[in-house]
Amino acid sequence: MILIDYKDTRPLYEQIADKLSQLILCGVLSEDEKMPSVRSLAVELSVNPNTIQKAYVKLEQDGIIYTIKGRGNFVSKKGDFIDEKKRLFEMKVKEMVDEGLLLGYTMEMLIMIIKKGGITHD
Amino acid sequence: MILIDYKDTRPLYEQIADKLSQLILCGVLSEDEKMPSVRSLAVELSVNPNTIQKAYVKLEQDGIIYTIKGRGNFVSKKGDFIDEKKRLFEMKVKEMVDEGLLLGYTMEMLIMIIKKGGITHD
Amino acid sequence: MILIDYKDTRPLYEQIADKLSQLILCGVLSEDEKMPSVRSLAVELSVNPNTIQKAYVKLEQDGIIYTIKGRGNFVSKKGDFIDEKKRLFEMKVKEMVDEGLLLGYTMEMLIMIIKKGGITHD
Amino acid sequence: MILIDYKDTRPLYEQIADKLSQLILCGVLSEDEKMPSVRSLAVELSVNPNTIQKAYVKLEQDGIIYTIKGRGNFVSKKGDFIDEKKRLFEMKVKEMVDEGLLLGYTMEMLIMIIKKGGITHD
DNA sequence: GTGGTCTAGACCACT
DNA sequence: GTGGTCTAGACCACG
Repeated sequence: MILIDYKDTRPLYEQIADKLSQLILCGVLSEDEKMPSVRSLAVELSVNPNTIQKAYVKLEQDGIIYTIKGRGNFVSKKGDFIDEKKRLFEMKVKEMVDEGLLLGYTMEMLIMIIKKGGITHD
Repeated sequence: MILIDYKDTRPLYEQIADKLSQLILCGVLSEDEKMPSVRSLAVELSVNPNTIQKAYVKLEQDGIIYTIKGRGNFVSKKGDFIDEKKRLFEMKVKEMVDEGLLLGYTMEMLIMIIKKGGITHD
Repeated sequence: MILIDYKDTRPLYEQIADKLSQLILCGVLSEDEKMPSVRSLAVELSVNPNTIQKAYVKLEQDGIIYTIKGRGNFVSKKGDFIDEKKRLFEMKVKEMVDEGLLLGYTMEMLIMIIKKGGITHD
Repeated sequence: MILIDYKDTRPLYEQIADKLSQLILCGVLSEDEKMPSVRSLAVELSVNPNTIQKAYVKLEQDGIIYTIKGRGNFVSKKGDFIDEKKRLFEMKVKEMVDEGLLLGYTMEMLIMIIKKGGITHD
């Protein structure tokens, strides 16, 4: 379900939160579905439960999941966080376009790259 | 010339290397121009010379500057590193497109965002 | 395990990285085995921990080891770096052959030297 | 005649001494021929005369040239230094063979590489 | 406890 | 004066 890349320099909990976020966005985990428990996921990924806990806290702060004490963590409604995600995404796109122009790409070339890139899946 | 963001969690030397890299790419520092000395830049940014040194080592490893002992650091010819930069950039674009599609954008919408984004300057 | 040659003009960390690289190549340290910790090796060799750290950073950049924060450094899979090593090696051999020819050796003599040389161990 | 590689980390004088040594070995400069004067070579290579001086001192220590005060530097008889050169060369070859075997080459493969390598010229 | 980063201060080689 | 290296000691993030 999730693969940890130990060569990645980012904190583990951030990697895990990102992966979970992706799984939720692409619909593998759907609205109001229960997330795996902190302990079970910790066992599955062979990491410390604290690390999973930290990832869940981050997801909750981002509005992607919500917590019910004694019951577990659940996937939020997409509407609750997707706008924020989109705002951040558009900011990133703008930075990237600037970087591309600095590298000497034209707008047309950037659009070409976009069109090629959209098919990749891993 | 360079502003350090102490809220940024990345290492100082990485921030500094990134900023310098940008200045070189956008032509503020041109080919074979002398970079500020390790010590002068350390004073200017109020950081330890070793931190600047580390940033310069990174830039050298990336082929962006070259070093002459006892004389200083100099900006490399753009041809020497721009291809590698472009390769990395196109990889990043592909990841971003995937993320955008997950967020529910269509190709056409992504291209619209690109077109808007290209004008920003900071 | 490792002897430092203080007559060698190269930086300490480079000597150490080289020696470790050899130990890994010849199988004394095997794939995914844990490297000695930065601090323990620093004590063993009576050098500053930062020097070991620098050696480990170099080995990581060369793809010879990988790092897991908070856990330690581990030997990479040989396939990950052996091809690059071989490319560099063949370049060095070519330079050496040129040098030998300049010194007046014939091809046959070089091959004789090779055959004698292959048995040495230190 | 000589190209300086500023990306080479070795001291300038060592690079220059090496290049001159090569020129002598391959016969471009022949026995008892006068070497270029320190000053003229310094001008030609755009380096400090001290650097050339240091290179000449090294060549003299290695027995490759000899100095006559007030007259200049001259190429030694090959017999005077070639044996030492050969001894050092054979030591380097032995190290290289060991390294090659560690990398998984067989003797036969090393000999093949030798044969391919002998044709290169720069 | 482990690695990652930063600071401070020192000495060396090169120009 | 410039970069390259090393030492010493500190703090932080992660497990």
